[in-house]
Parts: sequence; structure tokens; C-alpha cells
Amino acid sequence: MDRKRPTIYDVARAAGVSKSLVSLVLRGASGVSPSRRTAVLKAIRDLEYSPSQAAKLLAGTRSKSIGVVIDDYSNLWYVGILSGIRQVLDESGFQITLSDLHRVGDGEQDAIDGFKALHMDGAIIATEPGSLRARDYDFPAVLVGDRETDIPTIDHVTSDDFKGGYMATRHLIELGHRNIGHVTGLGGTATKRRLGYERAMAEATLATLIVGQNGTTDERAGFRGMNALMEATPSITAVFAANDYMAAGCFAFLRSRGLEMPKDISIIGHDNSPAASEFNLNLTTVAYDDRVIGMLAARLLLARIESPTRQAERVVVDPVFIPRGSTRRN
Amino acid sequence: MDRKRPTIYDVARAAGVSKSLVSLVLRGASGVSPSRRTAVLKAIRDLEYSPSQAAKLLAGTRSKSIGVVIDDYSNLWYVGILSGIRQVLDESGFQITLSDLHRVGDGEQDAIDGFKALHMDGAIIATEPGSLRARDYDFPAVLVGDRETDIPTIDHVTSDDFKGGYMATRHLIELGHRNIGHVTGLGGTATKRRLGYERAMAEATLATLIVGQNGTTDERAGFRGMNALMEATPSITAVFAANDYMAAGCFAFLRSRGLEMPKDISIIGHDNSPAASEFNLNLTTVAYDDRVIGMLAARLLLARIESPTRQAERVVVDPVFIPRGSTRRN
DNA sequence: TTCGCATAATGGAGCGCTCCATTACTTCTA
DNA sequence: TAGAAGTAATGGAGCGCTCCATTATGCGAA
Repeated sequence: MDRKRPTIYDVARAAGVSKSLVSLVLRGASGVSPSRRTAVLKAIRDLEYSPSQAAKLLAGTRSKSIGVVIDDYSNLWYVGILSGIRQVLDESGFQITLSDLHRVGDGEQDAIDGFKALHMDGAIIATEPGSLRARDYDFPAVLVGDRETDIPTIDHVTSDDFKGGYMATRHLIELGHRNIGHVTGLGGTATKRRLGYERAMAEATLATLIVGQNGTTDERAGFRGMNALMEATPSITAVFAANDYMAAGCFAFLRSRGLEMPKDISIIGHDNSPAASEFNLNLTTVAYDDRVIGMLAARLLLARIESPTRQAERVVVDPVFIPRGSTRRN
Repeated sequence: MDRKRPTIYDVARAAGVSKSLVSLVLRGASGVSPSRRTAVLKAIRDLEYSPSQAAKLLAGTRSKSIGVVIDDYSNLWYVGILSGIRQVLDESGFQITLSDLHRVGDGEQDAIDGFKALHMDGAIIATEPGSLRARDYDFPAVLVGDRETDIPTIDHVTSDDFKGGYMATRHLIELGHRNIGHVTGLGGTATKRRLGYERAMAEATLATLIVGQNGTTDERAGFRGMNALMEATPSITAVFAANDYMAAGCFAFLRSRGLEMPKDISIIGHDNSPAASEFNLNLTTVAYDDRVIGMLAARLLLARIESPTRQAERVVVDPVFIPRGSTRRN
């Protein structure tokens, strides 16, 4: 079980060729005679040889691999993005490694350091860049998502959260609602959505009703926010929650009061999280096409790897309205 | 931006010492004079040196890193397990890499191959082992979860799904329910839970009501399953769904019929998925403590890395009952 | 003063590949 | 038939570390 792993030298010996020829076969180079190629392939199989990525990295110039940094595995936002990234990068033969912000004991090493240590060609950062060590952007990277801190020197695929908030609110206004509340929370994303809400309300000359401005953005906050809204404005008929989890919290509060959605109150969320799905909350929501975001990010990264000195780009992706059953005409 | 990365030689020159001394400092070895140590540390900072993991792997004997294979990032089952693994492995200074079953274009490489290529010390397999290439188990590995195929030669931390099904069903019986349906699906896990259900029903001399035996195990299947149960047995008062998503589907069906949970029908799920949370479905469920499973798996892996020839162990973790609001006395 | 023995620091070999310059072998052209 | 012009295969250097066998340094004891 623990005998040493075979190397290309072992393969070369078994196939009766030079180690360089084995290397050529491994890399699928042209200009290798079919007979030798099959001999090498056979030796590889016989010896159960598998190449050492470490040696490859050390010897080669380009690793054909990139890293993706996310916040937290349980925040599924990244899954669609990853799928888009893969769609683009798989066909270029790139390997993709995922990493969250978790650091190992001795610290001092963050995800980007890890990618560099592994000689990766670049990174896609789907995190607040402030949570990474700043000096790391001398490395091909593209930022993904609407972020608080903007780093002008790196490419950025962002979503338009202002527009998302605006669209969600417009939807409720168009359904004839007038007393429309908003449950928000801390953070740049929530703030931008709130500004979108405020703009839409202002355009329709409606008074804003905002709660939760200094709170979290989870289900619990939605629950409490709904409570606060109903106490402040009992005549409320619709709510825009800054995300679907908060919307779920709003719904939970309604249920606890024996109220129904959308019969008594219409709720619209944001993000199209799993919780919003038709079988669960059946929540009307606004969301980005995460696959598209991922694909754009991957293309930008590829371009930057090709020419590291090119001008940084900023791509904005518009949100999409996803009608479901949690809103109705007033 | 693209000047070459510094190496230990550059650091050594800057600090006026030998490359070996730099290596010693890097590895935190004892027996380095404080003055030289600080000189090296300063040089590292000045040059923004970061070590090459690739070179380390190639030169060293042990990589102090392990891989974890999961099915799919969007199946959050692994998150708790990962947290348990980290709790154990962080303190031993191990690096952990996550990988799903996705393969890059040229194929032929699965997650375990990738781990070996990176000279990793071992792997934790949180997937059906059949989805990996079999010959890869000549490598320290521990299997996690209740699996269809059992590989006697590798360590295994498993959950007791039979017991989970039994416990869930017992709960409903103890609440006084008699017409208790079960929505199941394909797969070893679902099968074992169904057997637990059947045993509990038999012990209470109750007739079983099972649907979905050849179907999927998602929300949609739960929706259809609930429909089938109510048509077959209108007097049904409780349902055990093979997992929480199916339970969510059952609930969606009830809602579509204007029925309430638990007022009209009690539902119990399994797994304590996010969807089951108190703010969402508030679903009574049965689950494993995934952190504990992860910790056990990590300890077994550590032990196997230490002594690769030791006898394979099998650890069984009992499920835990999680009472919430979706079941009530009949 | 000299020897001995820790302790501190060093140089060399080698990990398993890639890449490049070079050689061996063909085939075609003048 | 010699020489040019490929095509196929090879050996060597080097990637940036670790590990090991050595060598330098300092210091108390003989």
C-alpha cells in the first residue's frame, strides 16, 4: 500500500522511451508516433501512474488553474456563479478551486495567498474584498458582486442592486399598493436596494415606510421587521424585503398572526434564494442570473491573464423579475 | 506587476543568511538565533515573499493537507461535517480542500486523483464511493455517511438511517396517530429509513402506507407523494417524509388544498435541512449531529495517516430527535 | 591553553516534472 | 547522390523548496 508512487521515469523505462517522450504524451503534444504513444499509455495504465501536480506547477510556467473565494459555503449565492465560471473555464481546460475565508491556525495566510502558493493563474473574488489582505491584488483577479469597497484597479462584475430595489418596489406599486413597507438591514447591498425603493416611492409620490435599518438581514430580522411595520402602519398592504430570507421571516410573522400571503399582504423578496422556490414560499422576487455573472467574470479573468496590463473593466448585470405567488393586486 | 516572485534565495540574500536558515525559520524550527530569525522575518516582509506550496510539496514528505469530496455544493449536508472536520484538523495544522464530483473536460481525473496529484495526505469521502474510481482506495481515506456500497477496507463514519426512520415513525405513533403515511424514494438512505418506518409500524401493529418508492427524493416528489397518500387513504393524519425537502413538498400540497399543518395533518421530516428551520416550515425532524460526524471522520483519518495498515473501523452515529411545530397529538 | 560538545548555520542532493537545445532518423529535391 | 528540410525522440538544466550530512561557533571543563 505504501510503496512509492511511480514517476515519469518509471513510465519511460516501462515503455522503453525517454522521460521527455512521456511528458509529451502526457501533455497531448503532436508529433509523437502512434506506436510509442500507445506504448506510453499502456505503461501509464500498468503502473497506475498519476502525474504530480506539484512537480508540474513547479516546472511549468502556467498552471491552468484559478481559485474562487467565497464567504461561506452555506450561502448558496455562489453556486450559480460557480456554474457559470465552470462553463467558460472548463473548455479552456482550467481547473477551479473553491475556498472560503476560513484560515488555518497559524493564520497570516488567506485564500489569495493560498492560490498564489499553488501557482494559480488568477482568482475570482466573490467576497467583500476588505476581508482579504489588500496587498494581494498584484495578481490577476476579478471581483464579483455588489461590494462596499470598490477597487478601481481590478475587473469587476457587479449587479445593480439599486435597480433591483427599484424594480421590486415598482412591481408592488403597479399592482395598486400604496402603503408599501420595506425591511432593510446593514450593509452596502441592503442600502442600495433601499435607495431603489426610496426612488420608486418618491416617483410615485408615496411615503416610505422603512424598518430595520441598523439590523441584520436574516429571517429573524424579517420577522421582527414585519412586526414593526404592522405596528407602525396597520394599513400596510405590501412589503419589499431586502432579501428572500427576510421575506421568509415576514411570512413567518404573518402566519403567526393568522394572516395569509398574498391574501392579506403581498410580499416581494430579492435574490431568488432556494427558500423562495415555488414549492416552498412561492415568493415573488427579483434576482440576477448568477450563471451569467459567473461567465462574465470568467471571461474577464481569462482576458486579464492574457494581458495583465489591460485597463480594468466594470460590467453591470441587470436584475430579472421573477413573478410567483406572493404578490397580488391590491 | 509581473516581476518574478521572490524565492527563499532572495530572502536569504536580503537577510544575509543561507537559504537553509530561511527554510528553518519558515518551518518555525527551534535552534535559530533570535537575531537571525528577526532578520529573516524582516526580509520576508520587505520582499513580500510568499512560499511556493508547489515546491514545498515536491520537496517535502508530508503535505499536511487533506481533501474532502462532496456530491454537490448546493446540497448543504456537508457544511456541518466540514465544520467538524476543521475543528479537529485545524489544530493539527492541516489544510483542507473541498472538491465536488465535477470533472474537467479531458476527464479521466476525479477528485481523489486530484488530491493525490497535490500530494495530499488523505481524503474524506462524503459521496457515494461508486461515483469515484474504485482503484483509488490505496490512499488514506475515510468514508462518511450511510452508503449503498460498503468498502470494508476503509474507515467509515456512518449514520443510522434505519434508526432515524424508526424514531420519526415512533414519534408519530406516540402522538396517537394511526394512519401514518410514508413518502420515500430511490436510494440506500431512503430505503433504510423506510425499513425503520416499517419496523415501527409493525411493532405497533399498524398498516403501512408507502408511496414514491421508485421516484426521486425532492420537493416535487413530496408534493406528488402527499397527493397520492391522500387519494389512497383520505383518513390519513400523519406523514413521515424521507427528508425535509420532501416534507416541504408535502406541506406545499396541503397548502394547495387549503389544509394546514399540523392542524389537519402532522408531518415529520428528516435531516434538519435549512428548509426545516423554525422560521420557515418549523418542521419537526430527525437529524444527525453533522459536526460530530465530521470530527469523528477527521480523527479516523488522522489515525490512518499515522498508521496506514491499521484495521478499518466503522463508527455509527445515532440520530437526534428535533421537535418543532409540524406535528401534534391526534 | 586545549579539547569536547552542544548549538547554530551551511551547502548539496534531490523531489518530478517542463522546456529547450540538440541529435537521430526520414523523406524530398536539385 | 549529396544536401536540405523536415519529423521524432532525447538529455540536460532548472523550477523552489526540504532534508541531511557537514561545518562553523561558542563555551565550560580538563
